[in-house]
This record gives sequence, structure tokens and C-alpha cells, in this order.
Amino acid sequence: MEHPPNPPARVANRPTWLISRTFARSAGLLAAGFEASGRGLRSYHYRLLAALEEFGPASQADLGRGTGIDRSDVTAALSELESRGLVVRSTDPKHKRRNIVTITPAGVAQLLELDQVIDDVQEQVLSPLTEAQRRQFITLMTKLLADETR
Amino acid sequence: MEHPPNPPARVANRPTWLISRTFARSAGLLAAGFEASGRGLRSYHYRLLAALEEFGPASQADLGRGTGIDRSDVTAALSELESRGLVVRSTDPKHKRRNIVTITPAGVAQLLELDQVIDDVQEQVLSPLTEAQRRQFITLMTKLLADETR
DNA sequence: ATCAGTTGTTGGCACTGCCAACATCGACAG
DNA sequence: CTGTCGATGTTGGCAGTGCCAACAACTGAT
Repeated sequence: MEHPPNPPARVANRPTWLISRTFARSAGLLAAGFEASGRGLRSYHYRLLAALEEFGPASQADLGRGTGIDRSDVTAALSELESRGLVVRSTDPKHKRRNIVTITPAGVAQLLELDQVIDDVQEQVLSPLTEAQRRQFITLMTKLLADETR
Repeated sequence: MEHPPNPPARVANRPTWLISRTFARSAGLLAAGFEASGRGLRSYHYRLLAALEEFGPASQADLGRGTGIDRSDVTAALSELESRGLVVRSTDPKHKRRNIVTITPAGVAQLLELDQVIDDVQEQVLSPLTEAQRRQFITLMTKLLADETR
């Protein structure tokens, strides 16, 4: 089997390197999971479907704000979801410049399927840790991210 | 100030999401640090300089293997380093198809400067954690990554 | 001499993140 | 009523990292 690279010590010993390798592992497994589910969906799609399912119909601008996805990318991803029948877009009668995006029953079904895929990935990513270590890991990341003024 | 997005619960509660946000924070700070250092260098450049400084002159193929950087990206990044006088490339007399890459004194100096920048980023990324929590965080990521057969 | 593998280069793609420019619409001030 | 500003959605593009294929040149084994 292929031997993973052994980076120089000054790289390997940096927390930012460990974070980037952890992310690469996680992202790789997610990408593989999305691909295996066979609908050509990816992270952006999932995040948008999840937001629509949880918060209800929303404008594209609100979707972008709520998910942190750039509104030009929201437009592109929604076009793909719409072409697959997973969302519908309609013009807001109260605001002709605004689209209201709604998840479809097929979109909800797809979302539940992806939930399973993503749950499996959580397990794969965290499998080297005990339950207590997993909670600790989550607590530490939450603390790292909590300071939003930085 | 701008309010960060609040993703739907099914996203926010997944460890892979926390890992991706932690990485985004870390990568953003690194990018800002590299840019502030003003030499147009980035992660690939640093990794290559670090490998050359630690392991000595190496072929491009060996550099790619050692750092995990695709050999086509090694070629591109070395061209940029060479144009800035930070490395030199010469043909291996024993193997005409192989380049031997060597870091220059200017490259070593640049590497030390970048070490400072990257050390500052470690501090910024980890500042919400206590010393004990930092050690724990590193231990957990190391454990997550240790199983290379996955 | 031939073949397989290695090395380095070129060109390209995918994904995520990001930005500018533009047209259209709505709200508001004058 | 008109002009201006901000919001919305779209289009086109870029950056960085990661990855791949195809190719030419070289090496080593047969």
C-alpha cells in the first residue's frame, strides 16, 4: 500500500497542519460519500437543502446569508437542485426581484438519504476516538470557533 | 460587525462541519499571514522550502512524495521559488532526467521569516484554548490521523 | 534493440470560497 | 414625478489546493 508522505518536522508539528490533515481526511470521506450516493450532489447542495428543510421557504439572499455561501454560488447550486427536481423557485409576488425557494418532497427524501451518508462519515472520521474523546474533540473545536470577533 | 451565518442544526451539529470551520479559520489566518509577509509565497512554497531545509537537496519526485504535493504542482511551485532566488535547480549528473533542487541562503532566510509568521498563526488559532486544552486538541487530532490504513 | 518504469512538464479539471459588474426592482427624499 | 441608493439575482471570472492524463526524455533490465 501507498506510504503517506512524511512532511518535515516544522510542518508536521504545527497545529494548523494537523487541522488541515484532519480536514482533508474529513472532506475526502464526505466527497466519497456524496459521490457514492450517486445524485451528483455535494456540500453546497446539502447545506441548502438542510437550510430549506429547517427554516422553510426562503429567498436566495437569505439562503446565502444563513449558510455562508456566496450568493453567486447559491444561484449556481440552486439551478442544479432545481434541475434535479429537489427545489422549486418562484417569484415573490410582493417583490419581483426576489425568488422564493422551496424544497420539494423529492428534496426532503434526498436530504434524508444524505443524512445517512453524512452520519456514516462522522463515524468513519471519529472512529479512532472513544466516546469521551469525541465529546472532548467537539467541545474543543466549539471553543476554538466560539470567539467570532477575532 | 457582520453576523456570521447560523447554519441549520443538522449541519452545525456534525463534527465534519466543525472540522471544516476550524480549517477555514486556520487557512484564512495562514493565507493572511502569507500575504502580509509580502513575498507572494503560500503553503506549497513553505512546505517545499521546509522539506529542502530539513532533508537537504532532493529531486522533484522525492519532494512530491515527501510533501504530498502532486508533482505537477511541485514543478509550478519550484518555478516560482526559483524565480525568486529561493531555490536552485540543477540536472543530476547521474540521471539526466532528474533535477536536484537545493534551497539557497535567501531561501533559508525566507523560511525563518515564514516560521515566525506561521508561529503567530498557531497562537491566533489556539488562543481560545488553555495550554492543557491545546495539548489535548493536538493529541486528539494525532489520534484521528494515526490510522493510515483507513 | 526493446520495453517498462521514472522523471519532469504541460494542460486541464473539480471544489470551495470569493469578487466585480450589471440589470431590475423597491423605498425614499426632494 | 424624478433621481438616488440599496437589495436581489445573474453572469463571468479569479485564487488556492488537490488531482489527473498525456507526453517526451531518460534509465535500467532483458
